[in-house]
Amino acid sequence: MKRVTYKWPKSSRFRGSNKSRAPGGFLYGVDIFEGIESEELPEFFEDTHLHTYTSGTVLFSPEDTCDHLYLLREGGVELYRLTLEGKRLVTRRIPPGSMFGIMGLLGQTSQGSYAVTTKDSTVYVISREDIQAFLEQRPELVLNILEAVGKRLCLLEERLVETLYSPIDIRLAHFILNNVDPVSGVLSNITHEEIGDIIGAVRQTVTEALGDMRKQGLIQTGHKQIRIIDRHGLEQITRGSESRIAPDFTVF
Amino acid sequence: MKRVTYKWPKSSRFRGSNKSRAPGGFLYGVDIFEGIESEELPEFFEDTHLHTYTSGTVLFSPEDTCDHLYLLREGGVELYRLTLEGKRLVTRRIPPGSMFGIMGLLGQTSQGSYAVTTKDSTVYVISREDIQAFLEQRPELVLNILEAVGKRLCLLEERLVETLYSPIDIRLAHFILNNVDPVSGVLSNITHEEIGDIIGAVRQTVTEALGDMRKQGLIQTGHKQIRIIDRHGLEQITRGSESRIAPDFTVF
DNA sequence: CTTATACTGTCGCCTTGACGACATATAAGA
DNA sequence: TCTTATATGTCGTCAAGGCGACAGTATAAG
Repeated sequence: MKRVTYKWPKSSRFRGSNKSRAPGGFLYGVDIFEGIESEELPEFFEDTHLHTYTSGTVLFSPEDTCDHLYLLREGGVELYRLTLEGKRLVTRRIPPGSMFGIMGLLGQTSQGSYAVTTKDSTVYVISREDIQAFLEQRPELVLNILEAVGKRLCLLEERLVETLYSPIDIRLAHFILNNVDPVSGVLSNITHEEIGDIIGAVRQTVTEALGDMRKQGLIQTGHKQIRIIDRHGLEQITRGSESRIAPDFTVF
Repeated sequence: MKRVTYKWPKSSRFRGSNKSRAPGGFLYGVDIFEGIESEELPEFFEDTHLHTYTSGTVLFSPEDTCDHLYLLREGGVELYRLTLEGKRLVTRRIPPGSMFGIMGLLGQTSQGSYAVTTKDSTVYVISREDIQAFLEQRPELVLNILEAVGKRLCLLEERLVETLYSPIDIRLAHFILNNVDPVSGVLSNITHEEIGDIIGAVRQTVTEALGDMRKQGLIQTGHKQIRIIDRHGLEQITRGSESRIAPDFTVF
């Protein structure tokens, strides 16, 4: 895939680099500062804004005005929304090195989301003023934001369509494929309930769907762990049902 | 290198410009050029890029690389996605004056969406190069893009949650409230099937849900037309079911 | 005016998945 | 080790909504 090179404004340093990146899925990072020298950022923000939180801390909630930008250095964070009835949907899981809370930068005064640490974490918390000052010095980074947000927009639309029209086995297969550790083929440290909160299903249904996959020999399951056995079989599921109804039909 | 100053909204302006805007919903415009003198834009792009399309023309589809930006001058456009099984989900309906196809600007090389005119339309079709040239002259407009995209991101997340967890009647009520003409209280020129493609339901279900609302005296229905009778009642529906189960229960 | 096309109303069947209930299994502390 | 909390496996029941079918109605086109 050819990559488009923006030269704008004037500087040429922006070049979208989609190197080693999961091909898409629910857990996606927003690397605004991708392409920037990794020391430069701490240099600008170090100390003054580095916070440490224990697992389970709520960093922000819908009542807060969102005027801070967060950069996760270590640990894990989940963004989620709640319905009136208290159902939970995880909209993003933040891996170390990624940003969240950009809504404030994007002109949103409230974002409707909760952010909570899922592990003990260290986080850069940067005020909007600081970010803006920084971006004034490095205006070409605005394009990184644009690109990152564009990706999320696109993924979110895909997720919307899938959530609406695909049954849970497909959503689950997608989730597993997009989130296993690519080298070990294992997805660990996640409960069925958490998976449900992400793909939009209750715990029992996830358990059952995983059970089916296990019986089909596609995966092995353990305590908070899923291991892919037959990747191709899983991919087959995600292709949808039209291929699977075939055996029962004779075309002519 | 030219120093671009983005005039970040030191205080007030950034918060929003959420003036006369539908409070949110599925049909949302992206007014990148909001705040710009309305003549300035045609002046820059006039003639060379103004196209006319008859209703039903496909402007772009997932196979196309998205390297154009579209500004609808007159008419109507729908953006939608298709699943493998051919189900359709309308992700946006573009009103006159709004932009679409920004994915290219956002670094996406393909967007997975179809864009089709729903009426005879005139559209500015602007190449990415031209847009970039324009934005180099007016770098502060990048903030408009950011703000617009931020809103869409937020709305999309809300839509995801609602689609997942709210039953049809609530989604439908929301849709009606967000899309009626605010002065006349009428929503016209839309079929039940089209509504279904937006809120994610089949035609019959929409018809039935509308029938219920009619019987409850909340709306009147006509051919491709819905008129709100009891706005408050509709809003009551959107508040969710927890209030509606009350009558059957005695708490003690 | 007539006919075709598209839109709406209504039924009934059937699948998916939510939800409660309960049993078992694992892990982390005391 | 025993205890307790958390995670998983499995059932049965039930409602929402998808889907086909068909009838009635409005609009447009000839």
